[in-house]
Amino acid sequence: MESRYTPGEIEQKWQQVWAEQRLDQASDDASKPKFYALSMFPYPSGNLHMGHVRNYTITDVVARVRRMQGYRVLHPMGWDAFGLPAENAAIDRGIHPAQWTYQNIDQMRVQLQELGLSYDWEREVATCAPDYYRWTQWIFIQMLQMGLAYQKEAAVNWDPIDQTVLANEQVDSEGRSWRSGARVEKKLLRQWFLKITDYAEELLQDLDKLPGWPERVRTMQANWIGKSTGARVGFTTEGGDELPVFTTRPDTLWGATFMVLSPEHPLVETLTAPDRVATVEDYRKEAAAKSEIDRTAEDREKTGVWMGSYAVNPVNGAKIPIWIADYVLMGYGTGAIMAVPAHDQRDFEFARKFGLPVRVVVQPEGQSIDGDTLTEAWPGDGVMVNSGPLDGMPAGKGEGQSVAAAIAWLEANGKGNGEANYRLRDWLISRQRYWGVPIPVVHCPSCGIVPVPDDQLPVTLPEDVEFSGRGASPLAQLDHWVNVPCPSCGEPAKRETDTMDTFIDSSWYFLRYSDAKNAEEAFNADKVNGWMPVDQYVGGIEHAILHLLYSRFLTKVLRDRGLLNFDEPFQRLLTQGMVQNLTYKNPKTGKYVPSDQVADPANPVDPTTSDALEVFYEKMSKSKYNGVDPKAVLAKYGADTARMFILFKAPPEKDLEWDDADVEGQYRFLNRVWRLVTEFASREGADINAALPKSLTKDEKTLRRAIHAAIKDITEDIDGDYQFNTAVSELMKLNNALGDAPCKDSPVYAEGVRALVLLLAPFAPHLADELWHQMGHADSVHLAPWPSVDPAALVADEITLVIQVMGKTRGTLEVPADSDQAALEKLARESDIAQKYIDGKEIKKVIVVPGKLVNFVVAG
RNA sequence: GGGUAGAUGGCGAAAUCGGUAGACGCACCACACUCAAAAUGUGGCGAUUAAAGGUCAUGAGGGUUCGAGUCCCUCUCUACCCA
Repeated sequence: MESRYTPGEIEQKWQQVWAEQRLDQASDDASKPKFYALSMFPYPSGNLHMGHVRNYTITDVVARVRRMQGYRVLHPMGWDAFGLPAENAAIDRGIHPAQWTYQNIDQMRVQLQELGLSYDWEREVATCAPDYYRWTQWIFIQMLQMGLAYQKEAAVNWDPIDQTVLANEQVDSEGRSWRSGARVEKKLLRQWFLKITDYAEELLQDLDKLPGWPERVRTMQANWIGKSTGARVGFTTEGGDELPVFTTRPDTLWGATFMVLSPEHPLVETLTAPDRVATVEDYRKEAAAKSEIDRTAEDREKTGVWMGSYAVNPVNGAKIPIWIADYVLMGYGTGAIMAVPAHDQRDFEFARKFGLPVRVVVQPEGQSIDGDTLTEAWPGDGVMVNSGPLDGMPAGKGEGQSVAAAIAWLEANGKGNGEANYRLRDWLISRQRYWGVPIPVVHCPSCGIVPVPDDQLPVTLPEDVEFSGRGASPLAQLDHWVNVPCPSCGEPAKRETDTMDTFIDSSWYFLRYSDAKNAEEAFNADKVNGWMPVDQYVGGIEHAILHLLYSRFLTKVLRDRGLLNFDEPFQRLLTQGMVQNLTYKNPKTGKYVPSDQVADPANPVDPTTSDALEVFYEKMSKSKYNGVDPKAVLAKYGADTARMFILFKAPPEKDLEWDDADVEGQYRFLNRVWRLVTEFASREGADINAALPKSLTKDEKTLRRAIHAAIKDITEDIDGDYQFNTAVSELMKLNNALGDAPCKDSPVYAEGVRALVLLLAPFAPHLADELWHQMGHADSVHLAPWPSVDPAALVADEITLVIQVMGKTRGTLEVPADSDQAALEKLARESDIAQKYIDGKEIKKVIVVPGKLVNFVVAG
């Protein structure tokens, strides 16, 4: 009787069975090695998109294979549930953010379950739940006590659309907010910061401990930390004020001909001569209106004004003028620079524009440059000149070169010292919004900043909040919430009304999974040390800096607090590629056109303007009308097909182009597997566990070799670099080999069907379990051990010998596998192929590669 | 400008201690089954040559080697990150 593959029924049935049997619960059985598989948890927008499906499928395959390989696996899921969209929904639609968020979570949990992902749902966390953010607050207080959380007044990035401040990491290179896309403004505000800069060096050094991370993510983090080494040099003003600078080229100090301060520098007022006050003030106002990007653009015309005062160059006592200019930023180094126009292009342009002297201190080899005639700065190497003790030295950063010598001289003479400077800034975590973790401190007029005591945590979000629209933080407007007695002295005090950046929530969630229901602690030390670090982390490249850097930072902080014993949270990292789809765009109007409005895909035109459309693959997104809804795909083909397609279509780290025809192809493949296995299982007298006979026929040997080659290759594809695309193609080959096998009654065939279903289990878990049961097994296929390779089965009696003449392949020959070099050469020489090509020619040399080929080198 | 990754049929991609380039799949073509279609099955499918047999072919150009997609040099282009 023929049965049809009905994914809808099968998938629902097995999902239910697995849940009832609690198959995916992480076990604490210490006799098994642990494996922690983790996907980056989603923001609960309410709808799963294809990027999620790809991300979670990859991790799920890893988790399932490791389980079958005998590991105890932790594979949890949760929700990065605080954030602005919930608050905006409240403003737009009058739903409370909590209600909106929990509705979305319920909706998305169902969608995840429909994908057959093997999560331990008993460890689910939501960062917006008080029993989670209680510990986020507790961690904040630890940091406050460690001196790593502090408040300061600073010029910060203000997002005028979202009405909140942002961290540097959350502003892109064009000065736009990562979320709203608005141009950020600079505002002077009192804000909370975390001292990530204390960990800059370790965060940089420990990148070397992460060989399992993609090189590019490590370089991106290293770039972001941006270490530069040089020296701090003690310039002073004529009036005796100290004016230190940081420079990466202290060897060029003798060539400094002026100084430049950032317009925001605290000494600007002191150093401005009375007759220059108006000019300097005007300039400062102008600079304040410009963005950092504009100010530091290299091709921009330099601007600046002289302050009417002078500094003293500590190395030679020279009196040099002090200017202010907007290309110097307060946020980098000391906010003041020494200008060496001969050897720095920006200083050079500035000097030429304002007629300042240019003094050469590095002579390039074989040239003689002169400050008066130079047309651009010489930043390269050469020989030091006009530089007192450095004269004659080779210029450069190497050992025994000018930079090291200059630092040694500065230190010996008390004029400065070697120093490293980092681009990384402290992490600004204040947000003037409601839907986030309240910063658990109270401001008391007499006690100052008082952390909320442990037994009063969590500081919960009040529910009676008006979401009238954008403006000040809703929390600041709630008098009854804000006004509290000081926990320390009991006098009237005020709560902090800022909430935390949601990136803090997601910087420790992977720790909480190890002990998700603990009501006494953030996590038990033994449990967290037992499960961590995450063995395989999977997520998008967009988190290469933000989330991954913050998580590494928090891990190190908690380690230093004695709460855990490892340095790095994520052992291996896989950054999966984007899911792209065909996108239609009108090049004239710049508008995207939905694919269902394109009548003829071969000749796409805009339905309204009839312009020819541009066609290309781009990341799926709503605004480009090129998204494919996972729900529709699941309804039509089932989760197993969707999983197979996503795994097969491209290697995990590469971008994946959606293609309905290829989805169809995977569906056909699963149908072929279905037919092959059900035909076998329903066959009269089929014995799925028949013992292999002592000796095998040639056909049986060939089939068995194919079976064990598949086991070997698939295992290697997964244990190595997660080459799921080739693993799936090996599954197809095995299925083809079984289908073509002439010996379907053989125990070898039974062995092959068994292997096929086992190997398929991590990829198409529902189908595999259904077939496994149809084959007569009582237990789930997911509890069965991963098949092992029989090396004897891989040994072939005959091999294909390639015969080459002058390196060109001329044919092949079947030869006994155990032939030695001499025998191979003899067989090759005597072959028709060789006869034909070397007939009469002199053989100069014969190259024999055992097991592979024979190559004849002939004369002429 | 610097860094990282990459460029292979009509398409997605395989293959790198140098050893039969294009596995596996999609699309396409032919055939079988069918009244017909779908589904399914069988075969074909880099270019060129009427074909056997050749020749050419892994972004471009050079080199090393018996032999190069793979190693070395120069260049072009694409993506991402940083400036």
